[in-house]
Amino acid sequence: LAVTIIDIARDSNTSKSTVSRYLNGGSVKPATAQAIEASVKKLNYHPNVNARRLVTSKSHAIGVVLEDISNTYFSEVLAGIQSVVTNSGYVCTFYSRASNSSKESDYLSLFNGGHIDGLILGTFQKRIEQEVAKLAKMDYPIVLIGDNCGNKKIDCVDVDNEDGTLEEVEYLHSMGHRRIAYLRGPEMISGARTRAQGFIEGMHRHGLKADIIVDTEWTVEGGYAAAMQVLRHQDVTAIICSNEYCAYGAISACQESGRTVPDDISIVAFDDGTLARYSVPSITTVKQPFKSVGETAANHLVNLMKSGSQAKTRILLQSHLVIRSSSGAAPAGPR
Amino acid sequence: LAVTIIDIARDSNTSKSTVSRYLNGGSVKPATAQAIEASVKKLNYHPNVNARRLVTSKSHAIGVVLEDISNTYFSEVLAGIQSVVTNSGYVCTFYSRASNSSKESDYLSLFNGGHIDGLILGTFQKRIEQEVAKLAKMDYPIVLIGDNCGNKKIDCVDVDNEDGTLEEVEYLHSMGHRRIAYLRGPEMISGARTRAQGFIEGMHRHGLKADIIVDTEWTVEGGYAAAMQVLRHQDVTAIICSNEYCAYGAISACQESGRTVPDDISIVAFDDGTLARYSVPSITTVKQPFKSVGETAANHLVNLMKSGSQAKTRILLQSHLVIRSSSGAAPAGPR
DNA sequence: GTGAAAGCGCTAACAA
DNA sequence: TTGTTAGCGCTTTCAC
Repeated sequence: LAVTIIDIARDSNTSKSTVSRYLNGGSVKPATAQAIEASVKKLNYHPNVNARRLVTSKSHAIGVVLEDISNTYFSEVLAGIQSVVTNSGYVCTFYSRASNSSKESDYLSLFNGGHIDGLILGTFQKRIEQEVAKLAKMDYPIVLIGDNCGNKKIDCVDVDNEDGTLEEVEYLHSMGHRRIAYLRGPEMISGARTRAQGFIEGMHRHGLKADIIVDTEWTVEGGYAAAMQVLRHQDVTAIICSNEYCAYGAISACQESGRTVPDDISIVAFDDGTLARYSVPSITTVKQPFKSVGETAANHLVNLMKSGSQAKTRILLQSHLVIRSSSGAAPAGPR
Repeated sequence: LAVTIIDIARDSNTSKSTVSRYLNGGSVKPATAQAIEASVKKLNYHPNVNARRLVTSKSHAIGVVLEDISNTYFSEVLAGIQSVVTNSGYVCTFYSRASNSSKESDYLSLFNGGHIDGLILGTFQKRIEQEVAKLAKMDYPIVLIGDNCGNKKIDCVDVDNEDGTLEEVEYLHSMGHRRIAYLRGPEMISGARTRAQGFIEGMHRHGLKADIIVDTEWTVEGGYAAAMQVLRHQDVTAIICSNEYCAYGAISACQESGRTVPDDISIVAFDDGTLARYSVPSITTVKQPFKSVGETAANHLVNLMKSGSQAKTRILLQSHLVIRSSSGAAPAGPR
């Protein structure tokens, strides 16, 4: 039924292998090339990828496993991966982790049956050292997004959470803020700890005490409750929220306790800004380069698949402070 | 290097074909079964998908082509597709249309090389009749998401945009609103027209004039400008925005022209509500069932691939009005 | 219930 | 430069 390389060979008066060679960019006589080209068009020939995959033992497919695909962050990451991978002649097979409570190492088996040539594992959850070790062990082409537990034997791409928060502190300091509180995110999210470190580091650089740190879930309600606690400190003029959602809660808390944002209290958050841009007030955020994370991971993976094992790196991508209307100069005068 | 079916046969003292039969659920003697099972475990055998694909001419992969993957809507759709497809033993290969300005019919060629067994084409843009006809012509397993240009020869899943808007009108009417304006979306988006029809239909049902309809882009700026025009009608008490972003603009416009939302003007929008929930005020929206769209499309495709050609259907999924704080009762008394 | 043999469509030696 | 040949790992008749 399907037209094969043999049909082309017959139609163009050559052999299977010549056709194959031509199709794969080998050198053939111009005349033969034209004849083959003509037959391909005429018979509407399309190479069978699966035969090709079988004989070359390369699937030209990469697997992508992301925590939760309906999340905006991940969809941007996926978009980044997709564009790079396509340009390198790979297809992108998607495996969701949402349903089953599978471990990331379960996906290693995809390398066996010829399913994939490379794998991108993406989560912003904290990883387990053992799991990461398992992933690193076989030395397959794998790139991690997010946490790598400090494992030097596996490639990893992440957002520079510490530096992003550092930038927030710098900004607020430059605006005259001295008493800055921090809403720290859940321990299970790998970035939450790093962000908090950035806060502490930033405060110390300016000789300020990083003593108002309240833990919170990354939810509106959590942010509200945490901010309420923070606001008991009458001298606080700025709150750094480790996440966008809890920033909404923090704003509500400010409003309810009679503080104006940004006149009395400046609020800054950390995230992608899809929401932050449109809220009232719009929220100053550190925008994470999610698409770039995907692109970088994919580029790295493609190199890995081409050149085999390489020195492993951990790439930290710069995020960017976007100043909006939830933050401003510290209120003047003695408090 | 890789362990094959032959290794298993040798190790379990049977033949290639018996192993294959067992692996595919054929009947073998219990003893043989156990022996094979043991060898599989022992040698860590994984069937080679590509050999299997070659010989069965089935890839067990479906292609997914979505307009813009970084868009929240599509990522939910993809999540829906993914979950269904995985449970049916397929993998989901993703092809983005973002980069190249390719036509949807270009992806038909994926059916030739054994790349995919089925295809989901998703866009909320208006489609071209000719293109849809091309897609329908070959009778491949294809499911469209969005517009189908009224073509009865291809399966299609869409959100019931008309009914959703109808529901908005019903709601506003029940809250006492009589002069309701409509911000109509861009002509190129297939849902925009259908939503507008819902508005007109809804107004007519109550004997109301659907005479304040302003066209707008689905942007904050567009919504602002359009709402400003609408607000020249002093008696308008509610604005239906065909999209979430332009609702933000409309709210700004209201505030700037001294109207309070929702006391003076009720605002309702159409979309997924990720943003709407967190804005101040939170926005009443018709929430589209994007995940469900994906699931439905995938289920349909799986059936199509199993049973071959079937009667074609167009499935319209119900959306749902979520009442939030941007809307309320019409202002009392004469205006 | 089982095994031998043929072949899916292709690539990759190798010899010509 | 080209054609012959031998597989890649698997499924699937078809005899036994």
